[in-house]
Amino acid sequence: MGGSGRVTLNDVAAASGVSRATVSFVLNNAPNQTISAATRERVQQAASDLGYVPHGVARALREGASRVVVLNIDWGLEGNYSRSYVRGLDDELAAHDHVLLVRHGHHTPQATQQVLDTIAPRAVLRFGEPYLTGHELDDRGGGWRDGLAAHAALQIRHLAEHGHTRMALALPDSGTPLAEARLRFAGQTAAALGLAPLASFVVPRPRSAGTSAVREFRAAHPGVTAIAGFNDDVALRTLTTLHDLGLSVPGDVAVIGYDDTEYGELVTPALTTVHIDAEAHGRLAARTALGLDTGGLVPVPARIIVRDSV
Amino acid sequence: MGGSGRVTLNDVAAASGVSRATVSFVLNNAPNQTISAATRERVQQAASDLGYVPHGVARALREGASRVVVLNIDWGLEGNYSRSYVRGLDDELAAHDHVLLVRHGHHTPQATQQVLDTIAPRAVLRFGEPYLTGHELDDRGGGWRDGLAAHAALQIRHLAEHGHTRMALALPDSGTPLAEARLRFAGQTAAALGLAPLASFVVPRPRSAGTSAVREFRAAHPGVTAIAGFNDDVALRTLTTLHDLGLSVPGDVAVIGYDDTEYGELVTPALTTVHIDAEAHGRLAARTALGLDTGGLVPVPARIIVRDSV
DNA sequence: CTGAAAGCGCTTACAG
DNA sequence: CTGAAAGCGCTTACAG
Repeated sequence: MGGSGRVTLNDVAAASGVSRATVSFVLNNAPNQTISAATRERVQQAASDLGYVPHGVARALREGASRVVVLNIDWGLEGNYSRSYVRGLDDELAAHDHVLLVRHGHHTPQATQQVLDTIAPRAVLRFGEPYLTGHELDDRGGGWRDGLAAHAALQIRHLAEHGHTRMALALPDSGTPLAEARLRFAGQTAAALGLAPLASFVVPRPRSAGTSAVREFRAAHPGVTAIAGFNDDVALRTLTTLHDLGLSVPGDVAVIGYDDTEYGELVTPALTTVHIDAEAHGRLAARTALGLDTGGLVPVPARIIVRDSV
Repeated sequence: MGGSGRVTLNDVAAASGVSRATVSFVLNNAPNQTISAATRERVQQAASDLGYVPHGVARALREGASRVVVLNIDWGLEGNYSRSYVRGLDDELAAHDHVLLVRHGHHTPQATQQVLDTIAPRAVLRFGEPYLTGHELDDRGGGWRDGLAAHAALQIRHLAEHGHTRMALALPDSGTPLAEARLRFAGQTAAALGLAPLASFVVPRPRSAGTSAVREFRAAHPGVTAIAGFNDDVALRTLTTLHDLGLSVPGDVAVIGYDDTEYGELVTPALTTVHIDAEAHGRLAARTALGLDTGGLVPVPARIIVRDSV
């Protein structure tokens, strides 16, 4: 062993009496190589005896990419979607001997380039991108089976099943590209169900501004009896403003959330919401990034968490 | 330039008519090297003309570590502490030409070893560790100036200033090593202020279990008039249980949160809480990881966000 | 069936 | 003041 700490291929080669190349072939199960069983055995034994583990940086230099996948995510890991997605991504990557590393915050293209230049990751993923387009799961058209469209529809349908015919989508004030898609899918669902055209409004911060916005919206759309939140945060803020306006939920107006955060259970009335298990989405993203087969991945369908706000 | 995309040191050397070594010296401002101003100029011009950017993987192989710092963090980025900490860490690292990458979830030592072997990061940090010990900022003894102890004390003091003399600390059910420290610091503060010994209890999930726990605690400690939450989540859950028990806040009992999440504003009564700006802690962690001077970092003191629950 | 050699892109003693 | 050379640890054509 080379004096310092690290056990290298050289050490394994020396210990097993073969060349570095042979060790590499054995350890990587190189195809088209016919190495005697005895030699393989000897090499593997030596490697494990010495506790050899390949140096990823050297390998990355040679192969052109490290066994790392980087995930860019704007900020927190609020709802169940992002948490389960990250979990699935992480697990699947680990199963294929790769490591997931995430970057938080808004990043410039230069910053992303810096990451590329610094560690040459196998891939850099942008959170939510496939979900938005719905192209994943071989389910074109916005993911009407297991994607955004399906989940948007589930939310609207739950309201319809409770007798509501006039609804609105409550949006966050930070404009997100997802808002437009959600509005479209929810609107299509309402149309398909023969409901009134879907309205929408923004719930700004802070609390007082949200209250004004909701008051104005109610005045302009007195017929609306149910509000679908773009996410649980908006739904929770809507619940708050309704409370401040002296309205009762679900008596005066029903509210449903989206993407199940842990705070939904804590308010009164507790928030009914859409629970999305995105672990399969995460695994799929992992396999796609690695250029692997994506078949046989069965996503768990989204479901409604029934509480008291609808 | 080498045919494919990447511009290497070789290309810059060729373009400026010097050796690779010279280019490296110029670009890294190598000390003890006296290279003519004209040559430096020529090299720098060529580098920028070609858009040369050093290949981090090669550099990492050579230097033994990549310009990456990995942060392990159990799960989300809930409160203001973790968000501001990550922001400060990220910014400071970027200022020193390093990249922050985070890993979420619980990780085994082997998994961490894999990260080390894969990208040879300059350092791997465990979120919250310095905060817990309070060793940062040269402020021993649990961080009574800008650390955990100071923040624990601030919370208790706020309650005391509102006339409360019997208090309890509400804890999460997931045991955290921080709980013990918080309890100790808060208890010491109560003692120093001449208050009754600090009680404590756990607020389990789900909502109904929390309610039972709080009911029992109230029965056992009828004199307690104020509850300090271990974090905003616990405080919010306490608020909920109090509501379910038909108690009014702050009339019957006051509640104060810790580490300002965005949901505190949304409940009724809105949650008074401790706001911790940990950007300086993040910057400090960055400088420490890089072996840099840590002087001159002035943390913003924590402060109380006064709302309606105390 | 196995080994010697080249090369991924960089930095840094070591010579001149 | 500047260049030739070695080497970080690995993989993979290419010879035997």
